[in-house]
Amino acid sequence: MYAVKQVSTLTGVSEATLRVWERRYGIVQPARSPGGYRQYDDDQVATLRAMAALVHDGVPASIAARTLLGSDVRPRVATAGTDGASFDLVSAATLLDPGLIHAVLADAFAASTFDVVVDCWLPSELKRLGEAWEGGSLTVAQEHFASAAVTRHLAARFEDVPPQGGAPVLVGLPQGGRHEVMLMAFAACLRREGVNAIYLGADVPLGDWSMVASEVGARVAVLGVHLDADVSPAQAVVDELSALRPPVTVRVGGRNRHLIRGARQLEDRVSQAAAAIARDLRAGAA
Amino acid sequence: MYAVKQVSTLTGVSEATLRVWERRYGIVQPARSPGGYRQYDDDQVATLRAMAALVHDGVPASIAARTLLGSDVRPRVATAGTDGASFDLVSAATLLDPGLIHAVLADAFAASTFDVVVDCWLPSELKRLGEAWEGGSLTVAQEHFASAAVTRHLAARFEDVPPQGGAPVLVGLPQGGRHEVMLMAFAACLRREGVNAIYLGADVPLGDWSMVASEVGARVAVLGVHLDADVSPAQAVVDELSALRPPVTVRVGGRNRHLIRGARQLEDRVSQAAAAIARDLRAGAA
DNA sequence: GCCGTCCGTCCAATGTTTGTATAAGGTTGC
DNA sequence: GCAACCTTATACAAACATTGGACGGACGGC
Repeated sequence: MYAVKQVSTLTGVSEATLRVWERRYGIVQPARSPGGYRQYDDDQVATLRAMAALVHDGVPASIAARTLLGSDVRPRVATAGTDGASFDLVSAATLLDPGLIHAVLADAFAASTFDVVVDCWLPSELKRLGEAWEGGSLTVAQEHFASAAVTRHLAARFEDVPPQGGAPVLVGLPQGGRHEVMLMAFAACLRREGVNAIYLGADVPLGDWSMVASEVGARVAVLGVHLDADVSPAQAVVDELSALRPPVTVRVGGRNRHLIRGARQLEDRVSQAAAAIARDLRAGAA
Repeated sequence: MYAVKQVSTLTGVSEATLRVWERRYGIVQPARSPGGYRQYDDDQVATLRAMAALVHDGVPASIAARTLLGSDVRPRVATAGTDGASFDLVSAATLLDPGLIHAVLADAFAASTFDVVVDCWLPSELKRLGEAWEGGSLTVAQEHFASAAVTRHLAARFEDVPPQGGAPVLVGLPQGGRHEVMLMAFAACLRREGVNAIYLGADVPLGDWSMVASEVGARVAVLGVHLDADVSPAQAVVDELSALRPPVTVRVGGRNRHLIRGARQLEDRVSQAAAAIARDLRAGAA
């Protein structure tokens, strides 16, 4: 339990603003002490953090609030029919139900904006999926089923946006890399930002990066570094691309991105990272 | 939901122009806040981006608007090569041009029916792609780029069809299997036939097949057997599934399908194979 | 050159949204 | 009792949007 002043420190939002967000948008409804003091719990602090992040990015407060309330960071899916339980990716994976997973994804994307789904909902669901797999409650096939469905959905979103010209940006995983889901999400964000993203996918051999970069005249490449095994091949890619003349700027994302030297680390949130790249490209082009 | 300022940043179109496009051409009609502020959704932003791209390429705004409004959501991609040359997958892969490959695929699917594209055009293009790769005129990255784009396109087609109930059919590659393109094409055909296809994707471990089959009560599984290395894991899957009670009928497709024992071989052409399965299921259910 | 059309920008008056400031008073814990 | 903390309610200003008309550069036909 946190008092308003602590929450203000924790979130970087002034106390007055916290109160006004509550009154105007109902973003959280903290419990009250006997004397009427607000008492926030951890979930509410997390929601307020998300709200603060959105507002910081220029989303109007009213819309940010509606987005967060609508998605609830875990969309309650009232799937027609069944027992009214709240379904999520893990449930859909367990049941191997194409209709259900389709509904879960459609609802998640309908309840909120693309950016919020990709930044908030998707990572948390993938994390739960990974935990369920590690915990043995999900088979590889079930995990495949779910991540293939998510990737397909994202691919469809990627394809929805007609590719545009402009400075090309390579997107891929280093040799040996798998786990394409967030990479696809990132590519979709990039293309939605109007960036000419060239999606190379998983497991791109070392030598190909520089060959492709010079072929299309790319000056920027984005590399996903997720597993420990990805670090060394990724470092090799960075070294190779940096040695080119003119050099190719490499940006790295993923859990292990901080282990890579000579490349700029991407922002935590996918949409932020994509927006930053788009901004830099526009600035560079201007 | 996006406010006008965000949309302006997102699309690179000034706020005044966004309003004037709306007023003069009705290109989008955003919802309004209680106070009358515009609130754009994702689709509208996508439309505006397409509009901006067209205008940027020199299309007069009035025409661009009519094109976008008239043709539903089919912005015609300004193909780089307007010289009338017939482009193909290999050229698009060589150039690593997202716009071109998008156009190639859109043209292919527009020029004839889905079945014809998947049965005739796609295999021959993939064959040419493979030959170019083996001949060294295409790098792995270029091959990835093209097959990822095709897979995405097919995935979007798969997602277009809402999944239906009915007897489930498992679709996947055995342990170690890659090359998902034709598998995805097959899954898309199946779903278009109204079959409840459960797409497991590549590299599904041996033990998972029977686990998944009993989980969802599948009586039919489709297995792709492409490479020589896939034969032995595929045979193991067939043996395992056949041993279940009740047994799961396995159908095998792909270049090396004739090396598998105890499973029915699928027809040569993907659409034929999918139609046959759909027919059998209907007959079995009826 | 002249005219008409197209299209992005600018303007001004008005209204909305949002964070902050203020006043008056209650709660908490030492 | 007292200082620090919190409450509600009202007020306010800066930032943001709205409408509709007017303006001027670009382009094409005559």
